[in-house]
Amino acid sequence: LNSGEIARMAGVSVRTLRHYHQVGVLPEPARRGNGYREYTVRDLVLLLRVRRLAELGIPLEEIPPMLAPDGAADAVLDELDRELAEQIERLTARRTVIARLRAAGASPDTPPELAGLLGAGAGGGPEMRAYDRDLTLLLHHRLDEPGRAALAGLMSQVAEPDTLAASEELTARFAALGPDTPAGEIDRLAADFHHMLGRLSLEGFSDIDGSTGALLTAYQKMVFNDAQREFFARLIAGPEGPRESHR
Amino acid sequence: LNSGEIARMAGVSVRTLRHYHQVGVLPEPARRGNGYREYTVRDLVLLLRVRRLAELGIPLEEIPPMLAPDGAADAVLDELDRELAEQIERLTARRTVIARLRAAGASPDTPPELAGLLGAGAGGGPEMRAYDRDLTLLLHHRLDEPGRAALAGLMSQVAEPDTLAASEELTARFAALGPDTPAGEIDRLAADFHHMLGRLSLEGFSDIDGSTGALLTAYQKMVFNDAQREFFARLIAGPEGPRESHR
DNA sequence: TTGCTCCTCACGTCACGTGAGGTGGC
DNA sequence: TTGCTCCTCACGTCACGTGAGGTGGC
Repeated sequence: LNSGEIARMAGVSVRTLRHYHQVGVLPEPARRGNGYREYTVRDLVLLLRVRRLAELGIPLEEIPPMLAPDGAADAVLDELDRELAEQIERLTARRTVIARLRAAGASPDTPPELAGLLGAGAGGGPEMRAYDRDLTLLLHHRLDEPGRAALAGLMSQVAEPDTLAASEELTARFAALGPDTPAGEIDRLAADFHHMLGRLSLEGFSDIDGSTGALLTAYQKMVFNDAQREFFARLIAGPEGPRESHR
Repeated sequence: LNSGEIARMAGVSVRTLRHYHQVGVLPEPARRGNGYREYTVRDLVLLLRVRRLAELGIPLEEIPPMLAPDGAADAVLDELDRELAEQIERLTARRTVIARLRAAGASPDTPPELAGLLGAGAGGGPEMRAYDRDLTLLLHHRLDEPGRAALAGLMSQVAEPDTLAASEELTARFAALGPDTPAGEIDRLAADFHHMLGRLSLEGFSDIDGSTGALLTAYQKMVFNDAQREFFARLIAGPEGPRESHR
């Protein structure tokens, strides 16, 4: 049997044969005068046995011991079955995430717990603004489980129809802040924003730690303009804070 | 943010960061005076988004287009979901095969259709002889579906209690054939074997083609001794064949 | 002379892990 | 001076696929 013949019979490529020789799962056969390899039926049988194990997903180097008469095949199969079960679980979990994201129409990098809240058409208008998405992602990543639940709760509150309109209006006004913002608008926006926050339940959000806060602040410093940062300052100072006009 | 800091925050290794720079999913940040990379919160956000997609199983080079504002994320997710479903099917099929092999106690290189027939304790005694296993494997591999069904049918006939005892006795006598075999034993064994074959239904086995027959013959030439090959000759010649003693 | 098969290197794949060897920072 | 972090190569992983370049066989 030539290389090509045995390969065709076993349904593998000639390169696969060579690889099996290299790693030692199949012995090098004798050569003919012209250097051609000459395989026997025994090689074919061995190749078929090797292939069957390889197709089960057994690593090549574990195959020779398994084919030996005293091979501890059971232990390997046990282990393999556990790994397969694990892999299937992981893949199934991925499909679940994908299904949730698609159902919500959310972008695929959305945390699945927030899909449906960050999705197109949910809170934030037809397309969420990039900084809102980023800040939410960042916050979500830093929170622990109860904190994430609180975040999801907050977002679903904002997504409610009556709150949604108000939120979108405030968001649009915030986005419009800039060098040309009329005097007084920052104060009014801060007051209106404060008013809306008062109508929301903010349970579970007192525990944002210092480093997380620093991250959020650093982000805001990078992406917001002077007026927008001024707005945050007013918001934090509270409705009783100083009222001097921006710029 | 230093390399180590951003890596720790995102739950990846520093090497992963470097790799992401190399393949371009994460831009190289600015350097400090000492050559250290200085990451920003924006890099962290991007890294978190990349990680989320990578964990879904999306290849790194497909990630940047997906994160772009106009990214055709849906098509990629569709494709990915199909691949995941396919993979899960394949893995599940493997587990099914493993379960069948284990239930039968068969060696892991057994064709699953024959598990339970080639298993320990089934036809062939506590441990099937290597050449019987090899010949069965070879034949099974060369047969088409109906042929395989016929083979399985034949093996289950042999595995029936009444036939099993007779089969094991004949098999043992065959294995014992050799230079020291007493005169007449080959003839008697061929006759007894022929008798047993007559009691079995051999439907579907007329269609063994020439090349398959050649393979089986070649195998037999390699592993059987003179007396055993003589036995096959007598068997094929039929009960009316010439009766000259071996050697 | 023309296809076909065979041969031997040897690089590429994918997402990093793992040293190797050397230099700032506290 | 001692750890710790950072840096840049560069090889290894797993099971082969895919040329590159050359030689027998009909």
